[in-house]
Amino acid sequence: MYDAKSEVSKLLSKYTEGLNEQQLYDMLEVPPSPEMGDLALPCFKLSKHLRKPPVQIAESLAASVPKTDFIDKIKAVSGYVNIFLNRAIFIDKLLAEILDTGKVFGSSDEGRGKNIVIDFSSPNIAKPFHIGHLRSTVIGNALYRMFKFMGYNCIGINYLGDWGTQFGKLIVAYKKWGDEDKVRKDLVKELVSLYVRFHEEAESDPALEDEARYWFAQLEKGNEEALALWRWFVDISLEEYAKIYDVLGVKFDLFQGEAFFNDKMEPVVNELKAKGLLVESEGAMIVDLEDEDMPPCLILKSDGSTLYATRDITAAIYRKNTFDFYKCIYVTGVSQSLHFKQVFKVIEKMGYDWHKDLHHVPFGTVSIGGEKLATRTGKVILLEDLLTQAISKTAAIIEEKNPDLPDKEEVARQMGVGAVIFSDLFSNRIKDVAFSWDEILNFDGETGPYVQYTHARACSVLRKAGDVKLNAFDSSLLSSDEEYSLAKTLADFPSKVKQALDELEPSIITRYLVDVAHDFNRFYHVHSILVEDEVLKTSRLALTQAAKTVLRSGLELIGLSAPERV
RNA sequence: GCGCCUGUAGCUCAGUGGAUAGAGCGUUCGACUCCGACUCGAAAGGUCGCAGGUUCAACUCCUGUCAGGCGCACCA
Repeated sequence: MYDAKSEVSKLLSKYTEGLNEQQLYDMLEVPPSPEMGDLALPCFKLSKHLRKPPVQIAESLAASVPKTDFIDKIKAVSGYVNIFLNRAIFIDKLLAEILDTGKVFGSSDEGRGKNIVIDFSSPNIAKPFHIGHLRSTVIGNALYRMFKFMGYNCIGINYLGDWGTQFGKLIVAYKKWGDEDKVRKDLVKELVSLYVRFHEEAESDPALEDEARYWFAQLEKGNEEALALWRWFVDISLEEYAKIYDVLGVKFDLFQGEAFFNDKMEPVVNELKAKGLLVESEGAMIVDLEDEDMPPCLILKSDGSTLYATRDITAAIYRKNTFDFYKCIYVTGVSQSLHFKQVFKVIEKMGYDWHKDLHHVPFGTVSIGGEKLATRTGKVILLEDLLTQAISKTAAIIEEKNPDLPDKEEVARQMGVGAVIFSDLFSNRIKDVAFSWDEILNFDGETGPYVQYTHARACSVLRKAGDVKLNAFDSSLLSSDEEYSLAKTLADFPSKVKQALDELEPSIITRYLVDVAHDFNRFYHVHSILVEDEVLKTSRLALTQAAKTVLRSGLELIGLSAPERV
């Protein structure tokens, strides 16, 4: 691919003593404003070695470097060497590449033969899927698609919360007050109300807690009645989650919950013991991490039963053995940061050098009205309700603006869901979010529908143009500020994808898409595309096609659909 | 108490040690006989939490401090 920066650093290296190409490449930066040029070399650092003031260095450099075909102008400005690229050549190479590579523009095969395990979404069985679970789902899904784009083989795992004492409670509640038909009809909603009723009744009747413990113990022992009910609860929940994942367009390669590891933890505990890491403390078995300035990692409760960390360590080892991952990524709330630090450290202490391939990808907390979400207090917004609202709002807009649109329902779903996902992936993931209906259902400005609309508009122009041989474009006709600015933004796509993956930060793509959409809309507004002049029309169509390609790829990377008509 | 994270425009947020700190929303003003106006342009709006320090250069790095969030032993 054409990289103007490396061309420029190659050229400059011939005129700068003691600086090689790579050093220059790293020093080159993009000026704050396009009138200053396309690339700039700050000369302040060179001042010491060359024993000359930066202003002088810049000036002599600007004077000595000859103009080449790909550079239009070199100007020294207060210590910077500002470089203006030849617009036609830049656009020519860029468009040729995008038209040629199409939807694989920006992708690579750097991940060939490498497995990435991504643990995401992971809701708790028999609990409603609320907006708190959305973030893990949507961030994990975006990372999955981004890694895949770079040629990695991804294994998306839904690590369901499908085990624990709450199942004892649920079994008791169902046996006492449950009604099979009701559960079949209302699914998780009914399970939740059984769960809530259990807590209400347990306040006046503490014996219920004992019963729940009894039934969970039965479950762990493999009692058939208990197991059958548990399986049923899991199936009901999965059925309901499947609908949500379907609406969101999210897929998993594996549903492998906590229960899967029940019979796999004992060998790991023994291994910890054998490696001398397990010590007794206050009745429990722990791995001491004081030398790492961390609280201890609890492995076994005083009654001998296992904990969260036990299961996660076991799961990590299992995944390494099964998938031999290049990276294993956990997408969970920031509140679990310490937990993962401890788990990773224990794995390091066990002598596994792949501990460095484990990555926790934390995200900020969702609150509503200043309070944290909580199923028990009813402080939740069900994802189903949110998606329904977003979709019906989009449907209403389509009905008003474009009632003849074919496939209206599907487009409404794509854009409504798109708005929700986009807004979740817009800020840096570490930021806390205060949920607001107004904000999430506002489709103006930097939103998913804005980008989707822009993409559809590009599609519309191309459709209207009919059959045009885009390769016959003439880049010298695309030298206006709007066209050049759009081209430069499009050229950034590959490096943005790379950066987003380096930082495991999908929001880099999300915000980049807004830039592309904005640049395209400005170009579209200032210049007519479907003009009489055939060559000019072809050239602008080629640029439109390039923008469409990047918008579509970017939208798909963050898990949005890119409908051709909206 | 200790640890981690976050403090940038009225609000929501960007911002690789470099030039005049940028978007969107909201406000005000403007642009449709036109390829889709869910669009585009402009104005107003900032002691980058505060105080030191490092540097030719700090929103960015370091130290301290204040405010908020999240953790810190038998929940996950």
